[in-house]
Amino acid sequence: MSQTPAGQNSQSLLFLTDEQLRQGIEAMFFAYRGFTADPDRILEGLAYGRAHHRAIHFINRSPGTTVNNLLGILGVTKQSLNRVLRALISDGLVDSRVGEEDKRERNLYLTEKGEALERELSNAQRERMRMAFRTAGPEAVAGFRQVLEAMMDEEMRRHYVALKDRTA
Amino acid sequence: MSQTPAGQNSQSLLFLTDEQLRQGIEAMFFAYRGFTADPDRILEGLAYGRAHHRAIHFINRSPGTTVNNLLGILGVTKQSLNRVLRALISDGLVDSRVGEEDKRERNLYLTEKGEALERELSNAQRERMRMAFRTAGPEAVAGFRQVLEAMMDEEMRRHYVALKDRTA
DNA sequence: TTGGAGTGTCAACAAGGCTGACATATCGTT
DNA sequence: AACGATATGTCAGCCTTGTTGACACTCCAA
Repeated sequence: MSQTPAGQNSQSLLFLTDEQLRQGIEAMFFAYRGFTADPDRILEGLAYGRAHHRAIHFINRSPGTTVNNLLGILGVTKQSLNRVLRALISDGLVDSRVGEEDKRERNLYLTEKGEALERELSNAQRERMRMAFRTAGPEAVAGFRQVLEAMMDEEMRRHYVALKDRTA
Repeated sequence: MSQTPAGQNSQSLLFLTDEQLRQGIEAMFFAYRGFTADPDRILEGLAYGRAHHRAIHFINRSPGTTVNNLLGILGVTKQSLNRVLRALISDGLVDSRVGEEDKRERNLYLTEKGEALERELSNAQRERMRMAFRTAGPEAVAGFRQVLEAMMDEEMRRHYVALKDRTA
């Protein structure tokens, strides 16, 4: 039922066969492991994990962001995020300031110490991405991004585009 | 230090700027969420999780594979995998047969029931992949795969290529 | 026959998701 | 001024899935 039917368009649709799709699925699985491997290595030893990395990344990306915004981006519960933020704040990596306009909100910033860890993590992760991009070349990179963007849930795509456009 | 230096080649290397790399990192993060969303929805309710899905996927992909081979592909400890396999075997989704040549090994197969769940899961995941591929087009798909393959760790790339070539 | 490989299993633990419940402060509207 | 909604924090408890360490069993090969 999901095999590409033979017919006049089959030639141009060969990239949509089940086998091609399965290879895409496996590529995502194996590549994601590489994607997280370097930061994971840095974080083991420290008392932090992937969840802390994600929080640090997006706070760095949007300094002053609120807890609620971060919840939307990360797609976890506030209890889960709070556990991570509590550790980062008490360890002096993140600064939480009462909002100026709306005092219910907390604006989150990386401290210098937080920025140092962020740089260490993102340097490692960027290095792998740079190698992959360089190996594959600019046209492949454009395709890579198009496919990934099309794979996102609508809400995630909104977050992605919003972050992208801020610095475009 | 990791900014692309200005110079004669800067034009052709613009896709390697830190900003481009960061967008690639965020694309991977957001897209992976979409990638796993549909199977996760199916699995919640059942007593299974992503770990079970991965085991089912690769057993289906390589019927008769051994536990050790699966460990290499999945990159987890045997205790972790064993917990998953035990559940799948006792629920009648996976059949574990003593190896013919080497009786220490166990050859793993999906039962009909296991194949039914595999189809349900992979249909959902393929559907998203198909939409993404169709939206982005064949050239983008080629680039997508090139970048992902370049992003893998060497050992993962070996597994990926081995699976790919079996059906090429 | 002995060492090592492949496998299964027990116990204990940790990270990081989740739900539910409740407290506090603040904002906005009536 | 009062009240409901919003933003956040926190406690308690649960689940999945990863980890280590230890031990037993089977079997292959030297």
